[in-house]
Amino acid sequence: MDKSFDPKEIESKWYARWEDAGCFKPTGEGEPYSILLPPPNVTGTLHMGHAFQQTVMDALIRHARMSGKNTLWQGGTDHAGIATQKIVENQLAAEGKTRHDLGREKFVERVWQWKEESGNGIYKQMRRLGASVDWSRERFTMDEGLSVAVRKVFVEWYRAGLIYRGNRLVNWDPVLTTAVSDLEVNNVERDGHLWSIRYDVVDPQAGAPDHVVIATTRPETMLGDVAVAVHPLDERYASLVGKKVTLPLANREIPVIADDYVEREFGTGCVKITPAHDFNDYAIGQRHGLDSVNILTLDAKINDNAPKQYRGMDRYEARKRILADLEGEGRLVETKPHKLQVPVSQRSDAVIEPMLTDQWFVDLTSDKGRAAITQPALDAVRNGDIKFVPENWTTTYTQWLDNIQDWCISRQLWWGHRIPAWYDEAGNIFVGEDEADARAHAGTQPVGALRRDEDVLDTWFSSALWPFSTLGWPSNEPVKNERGEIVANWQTDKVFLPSSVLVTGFDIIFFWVARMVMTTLYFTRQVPFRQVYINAIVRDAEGQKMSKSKGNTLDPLDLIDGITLPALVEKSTRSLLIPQVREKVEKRVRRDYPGGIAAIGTDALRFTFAALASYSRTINFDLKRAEGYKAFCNKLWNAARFVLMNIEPLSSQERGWGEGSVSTEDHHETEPSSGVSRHLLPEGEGEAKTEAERWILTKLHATLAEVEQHFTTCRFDHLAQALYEFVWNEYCDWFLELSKPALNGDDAEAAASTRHTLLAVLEAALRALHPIVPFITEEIWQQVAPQLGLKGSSILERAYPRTDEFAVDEAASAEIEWFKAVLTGVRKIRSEMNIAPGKVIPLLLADGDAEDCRRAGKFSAQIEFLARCEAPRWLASDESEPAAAAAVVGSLRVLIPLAGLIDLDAERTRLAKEIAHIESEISKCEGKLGNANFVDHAPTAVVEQERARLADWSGQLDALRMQMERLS
RNA sequence: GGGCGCUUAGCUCAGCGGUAGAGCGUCUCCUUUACACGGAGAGGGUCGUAGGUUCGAUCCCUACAGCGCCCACCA
Repeated sequence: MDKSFDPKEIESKWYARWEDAGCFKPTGEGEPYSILLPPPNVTGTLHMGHAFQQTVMDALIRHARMSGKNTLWQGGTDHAGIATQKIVENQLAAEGKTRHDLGREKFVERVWQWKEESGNGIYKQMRRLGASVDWSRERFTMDEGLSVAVRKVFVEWYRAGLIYRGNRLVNWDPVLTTAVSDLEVNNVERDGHLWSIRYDVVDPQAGAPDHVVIATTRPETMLGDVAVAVHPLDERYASLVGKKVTLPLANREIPVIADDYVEREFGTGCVKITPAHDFNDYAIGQRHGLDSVNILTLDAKINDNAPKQYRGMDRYEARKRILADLEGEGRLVETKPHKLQVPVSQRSDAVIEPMLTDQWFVDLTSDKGRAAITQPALDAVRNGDIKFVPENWTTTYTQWLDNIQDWCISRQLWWGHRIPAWYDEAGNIFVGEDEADARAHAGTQPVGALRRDEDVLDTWFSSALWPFSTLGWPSNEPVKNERGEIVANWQTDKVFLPSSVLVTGFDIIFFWVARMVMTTLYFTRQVPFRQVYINAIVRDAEGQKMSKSKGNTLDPLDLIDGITLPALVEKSTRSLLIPQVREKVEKRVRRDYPGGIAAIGTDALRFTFAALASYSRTINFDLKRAEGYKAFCNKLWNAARFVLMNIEPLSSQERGWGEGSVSTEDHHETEPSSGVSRHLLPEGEGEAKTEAERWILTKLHATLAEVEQHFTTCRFDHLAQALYEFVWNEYCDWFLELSKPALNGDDAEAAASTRHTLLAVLEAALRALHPIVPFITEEIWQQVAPQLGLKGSSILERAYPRTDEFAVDEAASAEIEWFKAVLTGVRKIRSEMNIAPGKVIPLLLADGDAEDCRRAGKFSAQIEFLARCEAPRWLASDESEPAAAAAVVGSLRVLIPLAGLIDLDAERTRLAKEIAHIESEISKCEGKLGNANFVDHAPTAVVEQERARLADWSGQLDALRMQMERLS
């Protein structure tokens, strides 16, 4: 093995071997365990959020797989309607064309072509991450099988009366010229104005007002006004209700109505009502039986319902003109600045225009829709069939469903699942899986020819079916891909429903999670998943959201492979068009990464994600931290190197992949002592184990218990930390060091036993770590396994380590803890007294009890080796004690004679400090124990513990004081 | 307006009714034969503020302050 580990070299070889050997496919045996990959957009590239999320999923999947479960990680991509269509439209724009120049069929063809060429780039990146997806079952939300599922769901819901078509006010994106759902609209606060406009009353009566002043932030919509509303109890305007006012500019007469939606205190208490262009006004219009006057075209220009002079003008241009005209007529009473919420399309950044259009909806709000779809989705979470982790997301989910609106599922796009509906010439609707089916199920004969609906479905409609459509539903036959390979078979694959855990971001709880629950419950009567783990959002080291325009994004692959500063600068600024932004970003990149980014490798990146994955809502990705975990990988590597260096090479070992047949001999067996060959050891070696071996096995047992727990609660931070501490602070810091005297000592049996334990514990640690750091563990395992006589060809075939493989020995642990205390005491003195680490010092033992005596004898060689001292010697009873520095362990004093080594004053100061510390601890203890309330009320165990502590401290204090006296 | 988080060591974060922890950074010593991507040690916190519950509060409760996110129809 090389002196330090090189991620690049080891990562390049393993993934393809695992994949080629079919390691990621379900075994068909054991309890099913499955995870759905949230299908990335075909347009997507891997970002830090993906990398984090996929690390979590891969860790869970690998753990389940090694635990003997029948494991499926279902992968695939989403057609991402708008996003993908836009990319291809942009390409066309570069050629000076629009999609209309091509026509629908040619355009869609071109999108498919683009999808084929660049669609699966993210898969390559996922492979670099080590994501063990079963690629042979890869699906696409628009592949043939999934299209069948989409049509079936649409048709069934339509026939059940749960999907309807209606002319409704919807959120309209005038740039993309399509409807979008509520969720695809962001409300952004912007500076605007509140304009007050005077409307004159028709035939005013004496003593009553002759005009009203309305306030608006959107004066251009007044051309579509159909009423003015006041509050029913507003005395100022009571006499006007039922009268008419003249709508300026349009010169239409419109009524004054009363509606308690109006806030009397806001503005003048008069509101213009424009049902065709405002959601509230639409509702008022419905209540009062008002007509709607639509004054906008689909690309947000003034239409022919408006006075001539405004027709064809863009909405903002019209606003200016209207304000000017009002001003000219003296009707603009006031203009004042006003902050308002502007609805903005997530996809195009265009300001959304409420627009009256014909659209398709899923009924989620009528009694029927609630009962059939919404309520079951709520109940599944409320009754615990689906659990959110962390739990508090439950509230978010249920509150949204409690206030849900019908889901607008039609989009005026070309790329997507075309709605399976047809119209005859009389406008009758025919819905079916195809035209024939639609006709067959219709109650009436179509009038004239049928014409298919032009619209496509919301992209989330097909992803809502992901949990079961990917498994082959609704076909009873195996589903094949275009190469004729079977990708799913509902009859056999339904065991993977419900999936075990869904790992996803909170931002798509509504878009995706809730809708999967709805569809899956409705069509399969099962929940789609048992658990929803909401992963944190990845931010930069300072907690800032990562964004290209800030220049603080990180490409996971750049962390893995490293990147030079010039390349990073070029990459970060490539897509930025505004010079000022470019400059700012470049500056930042140069500041944050003056030397570029050093390669840390996939394993270190994954370990970092795991270590950061607490239940916190955001995680701040700090490169420094990742470098720390790279060091951990190197530590592990070198520990393995040490172990292998100390094993005598074995003859005729089968090594590596491909040399032997794949053996499953050791796969998931439950035999004790890790199924490890004992050919290195004599029979009955169990009794021959040294104290240190029994101690490290006890530690391993405890660590594995903890790890298992953290897997079930998704606490990857704790999991990573437990393993980190075990490997570094227990195995490397102590066990390897303790093993050195044993390996080099005279006791051949102890040496052999130690070698075996070094290997066995390392091998188990590799297995335990593998779900998080798959590459390095496989690489090392390949070298370690043969030494243990293990036959499998990959660590993937080994069972995840279980606690019961490793015996607990509390007595041995106590022995080693004693040893560690002695050693730590000596080291502390050495360090604080500035005794050169290499200097061999004499060591005397004094006082202590029989246990100390026994232990000192037993650990003599280890103490000598690790403390770099002469063989420890007990102070004879008649021997006069030399002036010495002392470490106190219980009642034992470990003495380092001063002669030539230690400054007497310094030692006194050191002792005084320790004494002061212990005295303060003692006074705390005494304070508690002297408090009758504490002794009476606190649990006995707590009181006892406090007493024990007091005794312990007191003993040490005595020893320290005695030592102090001797030095005086 | 409703909801949900967060506030602990210089930084990033765990923790949790009963001795305040980690990583990184800082300081000291050390190229000791697995590892300087290392070893040995040190320093550093009245756990946002104010009350309350309790024998005991960083942890539970209540208010307050600051920060953040998500939903929502005040023109």
